[in-house]
Amino acid sequence: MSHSTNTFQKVQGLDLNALPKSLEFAQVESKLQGKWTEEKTYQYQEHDTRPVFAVDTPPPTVSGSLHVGHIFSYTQADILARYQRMKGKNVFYPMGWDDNGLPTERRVQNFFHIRCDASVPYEAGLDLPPILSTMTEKELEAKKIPQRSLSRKNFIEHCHKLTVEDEKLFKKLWSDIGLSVDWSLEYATIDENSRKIAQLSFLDLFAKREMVQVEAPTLWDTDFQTAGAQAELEDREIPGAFHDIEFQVEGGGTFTIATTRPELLPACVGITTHPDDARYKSLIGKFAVSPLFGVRIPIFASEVVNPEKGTGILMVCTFGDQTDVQWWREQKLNLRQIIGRDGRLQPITFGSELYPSSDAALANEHYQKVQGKTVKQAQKLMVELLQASGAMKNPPKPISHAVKYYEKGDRPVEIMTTRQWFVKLVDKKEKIIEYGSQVKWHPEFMYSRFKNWTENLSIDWCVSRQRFFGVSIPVWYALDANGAVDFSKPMLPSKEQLPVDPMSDCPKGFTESQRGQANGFIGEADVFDTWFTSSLTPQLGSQWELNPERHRKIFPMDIRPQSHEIIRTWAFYTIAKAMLHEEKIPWKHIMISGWVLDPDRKKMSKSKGNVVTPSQFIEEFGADAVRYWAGLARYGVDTAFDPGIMKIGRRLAMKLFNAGKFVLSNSAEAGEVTEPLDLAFLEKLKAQVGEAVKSFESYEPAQALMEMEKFFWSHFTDSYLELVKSRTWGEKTTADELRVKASAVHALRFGLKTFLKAFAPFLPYTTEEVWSYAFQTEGKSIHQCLYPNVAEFEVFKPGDALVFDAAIATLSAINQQKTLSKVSIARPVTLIRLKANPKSIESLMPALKDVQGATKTEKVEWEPLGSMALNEFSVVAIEYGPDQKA
RNA sequence: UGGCUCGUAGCUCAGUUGGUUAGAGCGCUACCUUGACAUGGUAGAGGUCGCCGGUUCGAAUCCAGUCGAGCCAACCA
Repeated sequence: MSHSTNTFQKVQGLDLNALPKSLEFAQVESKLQGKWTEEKTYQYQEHDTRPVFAVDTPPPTVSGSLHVGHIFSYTQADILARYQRMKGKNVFYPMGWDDNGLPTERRVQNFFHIRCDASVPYEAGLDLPPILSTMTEKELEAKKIPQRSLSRKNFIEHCHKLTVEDEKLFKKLWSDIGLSVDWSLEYATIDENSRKIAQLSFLDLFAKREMVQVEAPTLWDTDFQTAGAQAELEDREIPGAFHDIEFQVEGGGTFTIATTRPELLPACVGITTHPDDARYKSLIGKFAVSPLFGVRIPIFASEVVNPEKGTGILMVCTFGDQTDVQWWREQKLNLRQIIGRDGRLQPITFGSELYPSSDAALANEHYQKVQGKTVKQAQKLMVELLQASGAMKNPPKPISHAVKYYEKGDRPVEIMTTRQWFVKLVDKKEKIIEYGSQVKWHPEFMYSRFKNWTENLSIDWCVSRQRFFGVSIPVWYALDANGAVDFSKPMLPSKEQLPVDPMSDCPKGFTESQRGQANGFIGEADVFDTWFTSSLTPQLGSQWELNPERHRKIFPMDIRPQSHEIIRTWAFYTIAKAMLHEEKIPWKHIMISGWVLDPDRKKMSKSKGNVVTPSQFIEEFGADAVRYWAGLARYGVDTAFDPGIMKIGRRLAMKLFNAGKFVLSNSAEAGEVTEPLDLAFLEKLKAQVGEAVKSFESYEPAQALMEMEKFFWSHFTDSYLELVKSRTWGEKTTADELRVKASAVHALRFGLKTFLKAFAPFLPYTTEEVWSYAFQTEGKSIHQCLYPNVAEFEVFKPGDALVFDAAIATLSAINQQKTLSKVSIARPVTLIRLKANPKSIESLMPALKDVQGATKTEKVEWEPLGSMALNEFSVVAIEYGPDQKA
């Protein structure tokens, strides 16, 4: 094998004076962003035959605020994508915007101070300014200005208007932080392609009978008046109270139940107790009579009842909680739905078939007091009524209990019976878990969160939402001769028709004039849960049935990066969908990033006011420095926000820039690497490269960064660079001087190249900048080069790493002595006497001249000592030359 | 109540399958302007690895327990 060929190009025409004196991040960032866009550096090559690496990027909810957490997780994904690109993969890295859904509507409502009212007529060209530009939130509140009602169409227009603006902000941030996204693959979950694919998904699931329409008790958010899914619930610990209410027993006797929801007394449909509870055993099978309303209610036994809790006997209402639903189903109880969709108690009449009463007049009088009130108001009034009647046995006992809220909702969820579309998932929990286990989780333990959630799933996925800004459910219903709706036979569009909006498009065989008419049709007004669309992000990217060739190429995708709080939604639904549609997993790997906590280790949240906005830190430290902070965190581990780490990242970028400039400042021609120290350095570097690749391959890029940084600092800038300075710089004339100089120049440049490439996924700006000074000879961006690999080093003769270790140990010993003597490191040494193990001395010999040069040492004497540890050099005596300064 | 994660220097964190004297950076202290970098360099102080047992020649690492922090879920009458 020939090691002698010098393949290294001469650094030509490099005018150091033309290079920037210092690294101006903002300038470099904006210059390189332009360059990358112009040169399409990160473009996915549709017809390329290279292996693909597809990233299932999380489409951010654009209605949310920008915070450092975004940068953190997206940068981690970008680092991985950049590494894969540098492995020669054809990287498919799109960016989507999750712009529809409740969070957006909520934001739009506040931003413009509007609400959607389907009964309001459309006003063409309506373009409202943000309310907050003319009035503060406080003024709005004080003046009690009502929200303006907009037609559905106007409302949706305003949603689009705002999300477009929000997306610009996100796009700016993603560009600034240097995400290597292919912007030609940008999409939104509300755009035409996404609507098409979401509706395709519906048709497929419908055909497979996994998508069903059911009228059943469903989780209901009374604020936004829509159904919700189990995944969107969250527990909140709130104060409540037990109320002891006395019921009469038909045929004599009384008992007392305890409830936290006395307002549901009119909705009471049963009484239950544990079958073995001696206190109440005799009541089972009898009927109770409710106070205030005189309704006859069956008493039944249930093993589920905990005799320890409350009074051991309780009322079953439609519906207080999930257990009520269970009892209602099992016991085939009546359905007394007293809470309306708006969260207020709806009109009912006692004395009717559903609400029989022993004293209907009195019952109605009581109910009149609470009718139309909110749950909270009704509770207060009901307690007063019960106290007045004497049925309230004790004063309310305050407790603190967990209550389910719709995510970000203001009022607890209610359960009410409505007609909704569901995806059947509860019956395939096992299978979903199995599919989830086929995906490689990083870190592995995150799989247990997925498993845990799936095992506990108890309600099918309700995907219909009674909202406006979302993907339409592609269904029409026929009206009969009387104009009544027949929900049992929905009419579906064909695949070719998609996307459809059933509120404006007609089903086949009908005309628009038949909408709402007898024997005509109506369109489904509901839209999909946003997760219904975003659980298809891999298919949105691959185009699924719309582009089978691309789908084959990139599905399943390679990796899904996401954070852990949406394992139960995004990861779960995506896995379930891929399974239902194609019996496949959606991606081979899933990488879970941790959270960014505030410096006190509290979760950052808007309400706590501890949210840190990212752009200020990009400005202060530079994008590379912020990326360094994100890149240093291990996956799945929550990280306290710490600008101190960014400072260190900035330092690394600076050092890279300066060291780069220094290495390139030597315009000598590189020659064959012959010197033992140079070869030893390359040997060490080679090992380090091997480690970095290993870390990346095992999804631990933080490890790669940390070790490479350490090596760069301790083995390159602080040592190798110093050791070869005297050999490489300054006047050289003899053939031998020129030869050893050329050897070092080659090693230096090769080393620099390697470091730049190794850091490129982490510090894309700095590395590209320095790269462009000298190495862009093939017109390629550093980000299109191959990541360093061990094989590259085969052009060099094997080196002896011990030479390098001995050299830096000696360098360090002499420097230490100078520090102890409180003299300058630059102070010449006329004579030094060192003691060391003979083996160490032997290792050092080939590099002795370099060490002498770096320490300005004229003469070295040795005391070989077999008892000394290897690689330990200690100064016995030292004589300094004159202080050059003086 | 169950599941998962974490507990290492003042701070932020490494520590790979158990193996010499437990590492890095920041911060702190002292010194040095040395040919790119003072946005730098050289050194120093600082830890009984949460606690208690066990396995082992040997434990920060493995096992059982315990305390503390966090997350997820169950219960929520």
